[in-house]
Amino acid sequence: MNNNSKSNNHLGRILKQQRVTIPLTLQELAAKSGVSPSHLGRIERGERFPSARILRKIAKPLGFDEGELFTLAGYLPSRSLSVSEPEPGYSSGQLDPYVARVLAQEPISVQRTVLGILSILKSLPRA
Amino acid sequence: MNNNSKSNNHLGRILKQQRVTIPLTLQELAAKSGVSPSHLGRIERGERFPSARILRKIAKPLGFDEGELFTLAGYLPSRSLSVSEPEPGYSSGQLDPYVARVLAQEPISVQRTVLGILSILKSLPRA
DNA sequence: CTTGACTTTTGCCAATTGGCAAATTATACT
DNA sequence: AGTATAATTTGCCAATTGGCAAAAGTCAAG
Repeated sequence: MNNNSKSNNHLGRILKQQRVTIPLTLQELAAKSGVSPSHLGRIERGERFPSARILRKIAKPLGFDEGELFTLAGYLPSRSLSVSEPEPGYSSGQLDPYVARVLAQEPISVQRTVLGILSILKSLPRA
Repeated sequence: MNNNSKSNNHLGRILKQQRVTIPLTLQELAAKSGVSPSHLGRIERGERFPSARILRKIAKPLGFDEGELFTLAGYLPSRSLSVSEPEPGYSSGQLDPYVARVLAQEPISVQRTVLGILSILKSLPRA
């Protein structure tokens, strides 16, 4: 019902995605992180924005590096790089093999971070 | 009267030290950072604890690296930058299927740009 | 000493965060 | 079906953040 819940919410989706992938319930994550399940739920659906203190608490239980989450939350910059999008979004549907090969050499947490950065860059009108 | 102001306040002292060294007045720093001078003053004397958003705003005008300030504030443990060698750093050699799926929906030029971003992040100094 | 300009601090306030407990919704188990 | 159990969401609330404007403190020049 509420207004700006879904919009502009990357972080929540990423957090939830990671939580259900592990998998954990909100209560379990709450137990591991020391953050109340209600608060976690609201963060995931974008009704609350997590403070740095909270982000830090949930990083490890979710398997994130702390700096990663800070970047995803927009607390740390995903350095001033412009993803130029010259030809508007026609997607090949294919993953470039070179890209796949290089990415596969990174830990999965890094792979996911890259994804998070990409989604942020795509959503930013201007930075 | 005011109790826990000075004690346990490293951050405030560091911030003030840096500000007066530059030198800047609270108002000037306020103008440059977009944070009110009263709030800045309270942060310096430990009456308020800066949120990540505020920390980010004052980092540049004070000549701090953002991650540095986060570390000083206790938001990050000791070293900050997100990407490389977080933990049992062995690369899986596998590309996370979720990552692959999302990336494959991007134009190949964007996929390659992502790789470029990753390589830049990995080349950044790690402390 | 007094004025005037500047800097810092304080008083108050709206907005937000985050927790607890109750209510609701989903998931099993007979 | 119904009922117990687990999971999520909601209602309410204390505590904190951060801004604005007024008060207090500082300091140089006349």
